[in-house]
Amino acid sequence: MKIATFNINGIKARQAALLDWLEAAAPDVALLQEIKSVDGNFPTEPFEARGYHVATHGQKGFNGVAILSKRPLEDVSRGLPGDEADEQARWIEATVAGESRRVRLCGLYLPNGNPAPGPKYDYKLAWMARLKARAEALLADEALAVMAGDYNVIPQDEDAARPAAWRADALALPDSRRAFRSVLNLGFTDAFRARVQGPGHYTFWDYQAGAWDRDDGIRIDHALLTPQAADLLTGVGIDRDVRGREKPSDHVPLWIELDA
DNA sequence: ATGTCGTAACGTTTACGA
Repeated sequence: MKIATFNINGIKARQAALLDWLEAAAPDVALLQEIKSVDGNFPTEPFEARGYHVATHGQKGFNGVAILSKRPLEDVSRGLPGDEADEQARWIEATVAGESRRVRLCGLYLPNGNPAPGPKYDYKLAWMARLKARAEALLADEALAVMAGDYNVIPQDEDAARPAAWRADALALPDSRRAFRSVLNLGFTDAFRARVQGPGHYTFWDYQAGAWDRDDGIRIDHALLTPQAADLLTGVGIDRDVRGREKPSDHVPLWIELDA
């Protein structure tokens, strides 16, 4: 099962580029972030025409997540548990049957958190605490599960072309890294780092300052696997070339392959 | 290097979030 995550930065502006990538990469499942659309305005038809089932969890203007899947989406759940008052659409889950096993898929768009310190950073850390609680529940269930999306966390200095530039940023502050690490330390595997070591692997390049041309990127999109999922990992990749195409998102897809 | 996008709004431009 090929599972991809892609922060598309607006479905309205990215529909064509998304469809082009989808046809070429042909993932079984695509977890999308920043659809920036309410559910009713998400264009399901072109995706359904290409054989994908669609589940969205959107809101007006900002945020919003979605799942595309070639196989039916079962037991769809919207919203990250732990705060009924949280109105930001950043989490969606569904179960998809593979050839031999069923996989629980969690798509997430973790808060950016800037400026830090401040209320937005507080919200980020509170959201990460809720993420950890959901992660613990998945482990307790011994679930074959993937939590993938835009984590808005640069885990280590090697995950940035210019780490010094991010030192005071919410994406790299010690508390952000600590919270991310604490999820890994529960027993989750960073799928990309299980397969590829060393610097120079990025999933985001800012639109500003010619970041792409200078390869001034960061690795902030991640796929975290429960032990049951990590056992089945057979491959990972970053579709870097997508960033150089017409009207690109500032993120590119990250994908994993599970023998499920 | 105060650099770019995408979205919404009473919009022919500004505010916000990233």
